Amino acid sequence: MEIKEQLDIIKRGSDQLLVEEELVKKLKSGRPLRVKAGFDPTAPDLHVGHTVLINKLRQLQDLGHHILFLIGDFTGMIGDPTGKNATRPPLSREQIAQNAETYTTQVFKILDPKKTEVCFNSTWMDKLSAADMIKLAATHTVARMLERDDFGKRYKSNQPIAIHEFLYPLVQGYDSVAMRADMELGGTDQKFNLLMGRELQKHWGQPPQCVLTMPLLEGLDGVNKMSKSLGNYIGITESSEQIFGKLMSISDKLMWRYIELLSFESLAGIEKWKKDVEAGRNPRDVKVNFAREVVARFHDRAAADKALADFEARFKQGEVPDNIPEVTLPTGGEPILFYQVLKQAGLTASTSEAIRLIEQGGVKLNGEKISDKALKLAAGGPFVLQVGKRKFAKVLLT
RNA sequence: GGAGGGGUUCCCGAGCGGUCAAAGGGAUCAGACUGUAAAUCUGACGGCUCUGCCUUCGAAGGUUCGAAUCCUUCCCCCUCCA
Repeated sequence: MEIKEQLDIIKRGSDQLLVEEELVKKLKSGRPLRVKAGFDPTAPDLHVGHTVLINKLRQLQDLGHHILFLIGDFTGMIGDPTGKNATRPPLSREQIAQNAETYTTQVFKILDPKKTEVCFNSTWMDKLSAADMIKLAATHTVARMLERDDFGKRYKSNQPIAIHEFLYPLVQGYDSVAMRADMELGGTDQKFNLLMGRELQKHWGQPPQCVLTMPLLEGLDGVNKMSKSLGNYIGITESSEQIFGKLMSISDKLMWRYIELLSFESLAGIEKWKKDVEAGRNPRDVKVNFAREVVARFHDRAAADKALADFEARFKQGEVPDNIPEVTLPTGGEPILFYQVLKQAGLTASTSEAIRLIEQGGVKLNGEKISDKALKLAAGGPFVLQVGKRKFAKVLLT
């Protein structure tokens, strides 16, 4: 394939490519490039935000390059301070190993396992002595570290920065040295860390890696980046109904951003959708198509169609979805208070919340709105409980 | 090491002896409206065996009839000086 074509594929949807001329030179050599991408093993569940980057890795893989999938088990013990205003609690080795396992099984839904090398940075970091660590730390100054946006912000706003947090970018950069990376991918927020790799490689006499940053996908709230800890994410292992539903709940404005970063539709195709909506087509229809595409990717076509059918049934006709969790609760022979059932079925976090929701008319029993908070249920069932629009449970009282 | 400022409910932030489960905003949740959208409006927003009771204002003690508010010690954060 022509260099130009390769470059176009590599750059599509990306944020920045540094430094393009260097990459061209590397591509011209014709050898498979060693492409590094690092993942923090703190979050065991991948969400669709991660897939923006993983899809890009897949494309590089298809172009014949060698993917080095780095699991930051060592850095995970530091905790990446990016975007955090507080120090993260360190993880234990066991937790990290477990998370890493979950990670790879999920990633191979997209990447070809045969063409992917999974690495752990503890492999080389564990061998580094304290003296080596100091040498590594000596390569950069505090002022340089404070150039990183979030460090700078925290410093200015009198937020604490622990010393070890400064080590994170250094270790990540050193990984590139140890892995002899030709190129590293990361989110735009990783730019500082990615560039650190270049500098350290130069320091160690290696040609510096190229850096490709990918845009960060906003979470369902449309404000913060998608992240598990903020609870605004769509996990790729979630059920087809959940993925579909969550995608449908995003705003019309945000929808385009999601489509841009997640859809495999051609740019021309997306442009046409936009024109259609401008011409009066209901944005909902575009969203439905897009949601089906994504569900089909992580499940299959049939699941996508079913998710759509369920969705329509539930929200157009107000029906109860098919697969709702079933719970069996013991009554001890006595009728139990309805709000207790709500709590015990896991639909509300506390009995106070259950009572509140009943008072506010947000609770249904077998499709009937319940307003009597003193209602008791005798053994029997199954009772279909609904809280709000999307929480359901089928309860059997024994 | 010295001087000063500060730690309040998920977050920001007011309160500075009783009327404080603690103003206001954000986030969240429910209802109305809808396209399970957004925006908007309404309500809720520590827990419980719920017209009452219990636990919360960095931690532990103390003063008081009564403390988030006063005192003591400790822990932590920030600023300036060394």
